[in-house]
Amino acid sequence: MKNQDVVELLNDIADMLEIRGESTFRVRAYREAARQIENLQEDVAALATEGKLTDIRGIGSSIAEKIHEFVTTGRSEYRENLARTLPPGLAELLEIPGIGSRKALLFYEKLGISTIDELEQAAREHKLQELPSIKEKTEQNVLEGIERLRQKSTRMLLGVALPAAEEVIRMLKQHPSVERIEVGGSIRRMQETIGDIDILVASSSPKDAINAFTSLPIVKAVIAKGGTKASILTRQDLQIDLRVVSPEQWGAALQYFTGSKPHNIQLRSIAESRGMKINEYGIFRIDTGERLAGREECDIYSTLDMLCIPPEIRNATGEIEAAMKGELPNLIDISDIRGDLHCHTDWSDGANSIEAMAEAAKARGYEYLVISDHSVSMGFIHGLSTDRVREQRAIIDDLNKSYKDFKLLQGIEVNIRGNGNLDYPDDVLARFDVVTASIHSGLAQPREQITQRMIKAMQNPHVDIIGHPSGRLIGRRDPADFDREVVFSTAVETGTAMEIDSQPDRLDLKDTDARRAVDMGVMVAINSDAHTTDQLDLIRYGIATARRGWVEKDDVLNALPLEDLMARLGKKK
DNA sequence: GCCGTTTTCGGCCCGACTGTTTTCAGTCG
Repeated sequence: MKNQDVVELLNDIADMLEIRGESTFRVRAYREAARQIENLQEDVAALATEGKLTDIRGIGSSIAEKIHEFVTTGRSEYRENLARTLPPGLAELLEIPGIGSRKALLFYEKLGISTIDELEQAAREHKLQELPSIKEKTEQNVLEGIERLRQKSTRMLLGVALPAAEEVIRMLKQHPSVERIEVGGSIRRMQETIGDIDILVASSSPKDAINAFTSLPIVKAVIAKGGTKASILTRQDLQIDLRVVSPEQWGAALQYFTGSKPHNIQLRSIAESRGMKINEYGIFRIDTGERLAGREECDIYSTLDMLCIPPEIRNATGEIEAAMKGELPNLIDISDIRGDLHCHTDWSDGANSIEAMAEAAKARGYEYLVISDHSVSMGFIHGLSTDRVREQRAIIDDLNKSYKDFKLLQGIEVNIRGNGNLDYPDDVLARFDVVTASIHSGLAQPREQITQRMIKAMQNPHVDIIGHPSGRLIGRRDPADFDREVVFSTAVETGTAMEIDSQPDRLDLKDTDARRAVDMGVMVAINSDAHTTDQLDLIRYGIATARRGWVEKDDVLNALPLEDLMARLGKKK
């Protein structure tokens, strides 16, 4: 039983309660409980056994009981009973933009509609117009909503959304009506996947700014357009939302527009308990209506006597409490990074030469770069034979003679085989400056087996780092089910670092795992895993993931200067 | 359904846009 199973249970129940038109607060309670468990560091089944579920904020006796039943029996009578009162699939109607619980229930009760296909057919046959308060426009919107849902299908990777947003910002910035502009929403929080692209503009002539936005050359359709906000669909079918505020409201709007939603809810509750009110226009005293702040974002936080919270950690998982105590983490910054410990060259599956990668690293101000091509069992991508390891070493040594204030290190991304053995004998591993051990196959092994496999690799005295530990590919391949507790504590014992791989479809360790790891004292290595010179820049996504995981400079192996790094790597052996 | 430096009952973040309504409900973020 995984935490994620319980999250699904609670969200399922919330969906069904919502459709049945139950109190929104009851629905919200289930969703909040699901969210808390999603962010939970511990194993929810263990907490249930110990009777500690109600220690979790947002979980009271009623939800605790349902979770307990579910983790002990694998079933939930409550969910099954609810499901019996509703046709399966009705919840999918809620996925359609513009359809909420009221309309879904209306369609089901009056027309017997319970699937998206049935709804589409009814709309095409104009049957929806027979309902009260539904006219032609709504019917059209239903069809368009279904169309949009089908095109959207999956969330996009941050690595796709962020460059797209930056492109729009580049174009809009040139317009005279645009005074300040920044990306907001989940992109500003650097969440690993993104639904919509949110952009905020400060302008004294909002109409002009909105018109500039809706007439950008990339616009395929205008979804909504008002005096202060608009939504467009781009030619690539990305939805982009723009909000325009006056320059005096910039800070409050940026705060509001960045979210996350639970973070803002918590913040507003705190404001209310102090006789203040926050909205996107500022922070106000409730009694007099006096505006206390709003021009700059951090002023909102300081008005509430807390430190300014970095966007990446605005998730209502303890950051507000920390900010009130003045104890926010000093998050790792990209400028703290001294070098990259994981990249590939044309010696295995990379595109560029060792020298080109070194030049690119130098151009980025790095002190060192670790060349870590694939090992011998990755034959299909030219994994290095023992002979080629020796040849590569000679080339690296030679190049180093010409560098000043920069050092090229020879590493390896050694494959962890199915039984936990590594691809080279110890005497070969001993020749590398840095050894990263990674699992590339057998990711679906049972928990016990894959955990033992990782432990065995970490116990090898030459292994410095475990590469992309879970092996997940976002949206394409599930993470390995290794025991986080056991693996992270073994990492501490053996002095092995865990990688945060920066490839946008990996981001592995993920944010919550990274937070748990550094909490337990694990060092992390934030690496690009670049296969081209340009990809060295992907490290910004790994940095973002680390920041979301509350990782500080002292937790990061490659924030160390070269000398300290080498001393640290030498210590394990 | 949860929760409590006013509270064990009565609240629960807040505002814009849309469509269908002459004053508001539904939906979204």
